[in-house]
Amino acid sequence: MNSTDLNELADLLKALGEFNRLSLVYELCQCAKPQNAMCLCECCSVDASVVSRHLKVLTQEGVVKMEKKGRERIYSLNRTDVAERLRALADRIEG
Amino acid sequence: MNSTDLNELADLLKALGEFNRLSLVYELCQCAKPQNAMCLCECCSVDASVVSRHLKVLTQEGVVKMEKKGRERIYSLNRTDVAERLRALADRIEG
DNA sequence: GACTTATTTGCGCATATATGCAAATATAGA
DNA sequence: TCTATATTTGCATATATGCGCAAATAAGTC
Repeated sequence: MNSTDLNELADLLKALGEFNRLSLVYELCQCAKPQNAMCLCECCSVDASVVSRHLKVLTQEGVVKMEKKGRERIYSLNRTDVAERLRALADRIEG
Repeated sequence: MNSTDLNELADLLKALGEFNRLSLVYELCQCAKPQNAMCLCECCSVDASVVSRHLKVLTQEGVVKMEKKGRERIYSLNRTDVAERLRALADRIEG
């Protein structure tokens, strides 16, 4: 694995490795339907602006995808994609 | 999943989500035998003290285990343990 | 004991990151 | 157009983190 790939993987893990962001991911795990940011706000007790920024990080790292719907932004997990990347690391570590 | 478990998982991901620490993990992946810290130093171009601290973090998070051997510290991956934790997250995300 | 090697720890520093608040932007609806 | 709601952005701030260097500690060897 080259340095760039390693860096991207580290960025993914870093994105997931923050309590409130991981809380958002778990919240989205339990949602059958995509959720808007205000709804997601409720799972972590921080300002809406903070949630907005966390969701931006998760989007940039490909953890979630976002769709505009009127004045709302609807978020959902990139389930298989993230799961695959984590399993690839697990496989590598298990050797 | 309760708040404590979520916190522990976040800490694991945070430990893995730093470039030099992830480099150390990948280096250990490729080693059939456990390695001492000085040997691991070579894979990331930072001071020995920095590697020492990174290995301490990885040890605390259960990613690696350490054995004293004379004046050396021998490190090896907790392969199955880490792999299991990552797969559990992957499973949860995939839903 | 003196010396060498391996590792850790204290310290200072620079940068990154998480946060809240207020203001700005966007859009739906009256 | 005016208003309400959803979200983002600018700013300030506090804290965390990664780093190097030098000194301290630990343990093997002469």
